[in-house]
Amino acid sequence: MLSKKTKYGIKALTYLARQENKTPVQIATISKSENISLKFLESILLTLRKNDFLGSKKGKGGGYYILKEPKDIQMADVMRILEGPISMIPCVSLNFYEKCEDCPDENACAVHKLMAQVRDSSLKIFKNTTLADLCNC
Amino acid sequence: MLSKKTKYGIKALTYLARQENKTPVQIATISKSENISLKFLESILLTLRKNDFLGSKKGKGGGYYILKEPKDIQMADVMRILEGPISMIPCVSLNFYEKCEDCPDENACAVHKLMAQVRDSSLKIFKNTTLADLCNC
DNA sequence: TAAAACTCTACTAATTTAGTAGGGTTTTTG
DNA sequence: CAAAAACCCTACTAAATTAGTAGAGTTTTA
Repeated sequence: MLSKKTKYGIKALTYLARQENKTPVQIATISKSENISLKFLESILLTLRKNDFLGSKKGKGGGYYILKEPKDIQMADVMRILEGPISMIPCVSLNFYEKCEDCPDENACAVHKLMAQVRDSSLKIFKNTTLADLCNC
Repeated sequence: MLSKKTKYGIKALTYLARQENKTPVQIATISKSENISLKFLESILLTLRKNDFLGSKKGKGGGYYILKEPKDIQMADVMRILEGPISMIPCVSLNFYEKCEDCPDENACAVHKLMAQVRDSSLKIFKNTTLADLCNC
């Protein structure tokens, strides 16, 4: 299941990507427009800023803005920051690998085999889809 | 994240699919072989039996056995019974659809667009992969 | 200099997961 | 026919996660 955190994060990113010449947008504006709890959105934007997706400007007229070009922002990176692993099970994760305690032989495991395929196909989509693809800009 | 329920369910199915001429296997045997809590496995097998993947035989020499041919068991059906929706978000689910309360226009939603693609590719794999593919039999 | 806006920490209610516990009922074999 | 083997079912629970809420700062700029 996709968390609301990720869902809201992607919505906020597309909102900001649609802004002309990177004008800063206040949290409250995005919060109202996208029906997201202000404080929750605040923490999500903070995460995105810390991971260099967004910049922020303080003081009057401040807000958040996109740092990179939308076409250079892969959804795979966004997903990994907000949602965590792309795979459904840690033993097939490329970035968040963990061994299953119950499974003696990974290569013989049916679940591993299946989930590796699913990860490959999902990852392909997340890598090939950029923010520009999602916001039509 | 894949639940342990689904993970264990798939493991049990492959175990049973590997049995010669559908000999019933006791829960305790699978539980030990696959390192699964006996009582938890019991409830999973019960679910699979109620959904016509497995049959059971009571009394001495009884146990669970596969009902259909492994090549006729699509992983998509197994996933939907054990895990629930294949999509990451209810608004793109084919079998468990729910509207997002916060989203005024589904077709304009960036998250919807992205997650529909992911569902398509995952579903394709789950439909094209059968139990026979996973257990090499 | 004060309002606007970001930054950070801590807490919490609800939900889900992964079981555990225990008591049945049914079937089959000796 | 009896008793052991095996399935069937209900209810409870600890731990983790999610989706926030609350509130108190700090920084910036008009």
